[in-house]
Amino acid sequence: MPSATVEDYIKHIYLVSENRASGDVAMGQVAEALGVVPGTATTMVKALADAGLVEYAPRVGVQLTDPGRKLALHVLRRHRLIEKFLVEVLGFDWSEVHEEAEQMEHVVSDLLLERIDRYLGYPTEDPHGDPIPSAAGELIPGQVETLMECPLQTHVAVARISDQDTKFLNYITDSGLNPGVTLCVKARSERAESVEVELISRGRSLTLGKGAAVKIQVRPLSDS
Amino acid sequence: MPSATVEDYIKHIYLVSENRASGDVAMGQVAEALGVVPGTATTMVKALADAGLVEYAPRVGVQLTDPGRKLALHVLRRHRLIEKFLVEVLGFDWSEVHEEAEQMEHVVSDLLLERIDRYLGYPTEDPHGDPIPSAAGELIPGQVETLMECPLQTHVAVARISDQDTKFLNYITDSGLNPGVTLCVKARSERAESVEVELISRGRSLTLGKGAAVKIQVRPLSDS
DNA sequence: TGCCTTCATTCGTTGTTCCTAAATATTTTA
DNA sequence: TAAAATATTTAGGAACAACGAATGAAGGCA
Repeated sequence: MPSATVEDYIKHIYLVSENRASGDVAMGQVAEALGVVPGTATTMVKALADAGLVEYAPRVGVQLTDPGRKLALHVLRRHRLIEKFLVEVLGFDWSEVHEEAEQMEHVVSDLLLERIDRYLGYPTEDPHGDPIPSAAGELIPGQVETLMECPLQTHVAVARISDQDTKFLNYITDSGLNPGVTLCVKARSERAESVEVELISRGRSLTLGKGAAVKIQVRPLSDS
Repeated sequence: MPSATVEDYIKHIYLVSENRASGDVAMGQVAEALGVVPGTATTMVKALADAGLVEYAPRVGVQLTDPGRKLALHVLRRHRLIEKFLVEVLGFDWSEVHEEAEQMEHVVSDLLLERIDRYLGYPTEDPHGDPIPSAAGELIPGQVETLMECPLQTHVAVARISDQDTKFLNYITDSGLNPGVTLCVKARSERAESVEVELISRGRSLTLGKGAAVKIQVRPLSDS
């Protein structure tokens, strides 16, 4: 059975690669996602490669194998079902559940997970609006829309940046539009080809041109 | 925060000492309860003593301190509330829940535990009939009766052997009457001063004299 | 083209946690 | 008091997960 650390690495590699068009995740990103120095990530990823969970090409990056992806989805399924359960059944606020699920996702058995799933009526989304992978390891990606299409005055989360260009990604980071961030489209002007979005957590707004807006994919957040 | 291993040591020391009149638990018992060689137990118990969780007297035994007992009860509370929750809410059979709770007891937060407790309506017993310690760390011991008093034809669990004599304890062990074992009093004869009990899991019966029967304390099992 | 910056890798270490085996010491019991 | 049962000490090791610093490779820029 994989250690909690291994599960965390695999999970984060999956989550990072989900938000990138290309298949390879750079080591720096792995290191950053896990909060370790790059050398640690390299060592660990090589161990994951030995275990058959990833394919690792030095100086190129890392990519999940089929078993790796299966494990990632399994961990994600645990995490998201647990979050859903905590919110739906035990009355947690959706902002409180992450830490708890982070711990529990490494210990709940398949049997328990099955019961939770059944109890909840086989939900397809967690409280944050993220899709819950099936027991078979399939994930129906949540519907995503670009910032040019999504409804106005609604909370959405940045799901993916469909661009690989470093400069653009740096701009995204600098603006605080990283994947996972919650925002709200206040206004959209077809004429000016621009949208005005408000970053909820930072409480500030910014305006984007159409060219940038179409590269930013968002998914609706289930308000609670 | 104590490691899962530390919690397990403390829990088992508590459980063993609960079934002994004297305060000191021998190292051999600790080792056996944890499934390690005696040397390991000695080392670990010394570490627990350094941490202030137990008092350790070489070649005499180990005893929980107040913080140690508090921790033990806290772990037990987690374990038993989780078991109760799994049975009551998620439809587990009471025989399935132990392993699951064994894992979860080391990760659930106080907050989650509080919610579980509330959801269940603040139960006082787990599915095995064991008392659930309060959040404050108090435990109202379940009522126990001797084999001479308990109702007939009812499932009961051996709770405590109120005798320290090695020979007697050996006899108990050899007969399979260890604490925790489920049994059923089939018949009791006041004239002959004897009781006939059936060991459920082994499916065999034996007859005890009054002298032995009064030393064996049992508690009722909530049938489910 | 060639240097420089950035990113990744390697290497040597550290540190924790938990464990065993075997020799030694002490206590209990017969 | 010797033998048997228990504990302790000592020495060591395996697994895990991390860091720092030196080294190496690749891409960007002049």
